[in-house]
Amino acid sequence: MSTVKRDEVCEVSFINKKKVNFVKKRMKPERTFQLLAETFRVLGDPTRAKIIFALSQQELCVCDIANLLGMSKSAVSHQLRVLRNMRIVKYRKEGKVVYYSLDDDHIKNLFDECLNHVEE
Amino acid sequence: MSTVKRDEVCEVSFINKKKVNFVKKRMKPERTFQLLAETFRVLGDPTRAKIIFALSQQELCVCDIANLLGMSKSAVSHQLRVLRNMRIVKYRKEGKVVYYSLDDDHIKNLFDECLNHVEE
DNA sequence: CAAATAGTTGAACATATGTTCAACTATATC
DNA sequence: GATATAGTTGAACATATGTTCAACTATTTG
Repeated sequence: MSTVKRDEVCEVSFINKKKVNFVKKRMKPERTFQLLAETFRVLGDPTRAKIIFALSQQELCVCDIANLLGMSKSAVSHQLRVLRNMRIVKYRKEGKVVYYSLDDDHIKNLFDECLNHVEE
Repeated sequence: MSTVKRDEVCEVSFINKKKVNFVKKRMKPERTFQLLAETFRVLGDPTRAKIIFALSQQELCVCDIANLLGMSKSAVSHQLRVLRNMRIVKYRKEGKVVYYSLDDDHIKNLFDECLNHVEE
């Protein structure tokens, strides 16, 4: 073996092979962790958190959300697209106006659980 | 008024002032949304999601986590610091070895709820 | 049909974030 | 005390992300 010390995948023998194998067997597939992280990541931005909260209270159009948050319509629209892509919000068109609302109770539950956590 | 069209804070009259005020009254303080987003953001990375899941199954040292995830100790340690700062994991020292475990059931519940969501 | 308005979009920009690398500390062992 | 190992840390780097800006579409109204 070379004498070069490299900080790569813990070349060292396992500290506790049993424990590692125990967890390895229970580990979820890569795809699950990707989805999990993606879901949390979308909620993990203050602007999107505000939008989600606002829509949990009331169906709103883009302009109203922009007013509420003191942001540009463009910025809000970009974020709404992210939420749309993740199926977190849905929308309906009424003339020129596009009304957004939450698509999924699941997300609202998740959101509320975290809200209790940080508000306690 | 100038004729220049600028895409700033929706200068346009409100679409529905009543709705906006309704939500404005119920709106949480800025700080709450910051905390909320910060909490979600920490969970919103695949590496950290894996670490949290692993620690929900078994107390592990840094080297074992690195082995499990196929990552460098350094990368894992950096992420553990993030989780430590958010009080999501705690640790105990035993000689040279540092054992990490989840600090808070609250986070595990949040995590599991999202896991059900993406696994269904 | 022209003007106004709600909303969307892509490019540009600044900032945030995750991993690597190298150097470091602390503990155990020879 | 020298060496090896577990873990941490800061800087550097590449990439991801959020907002702005300007241009665009679509719908309504004069």
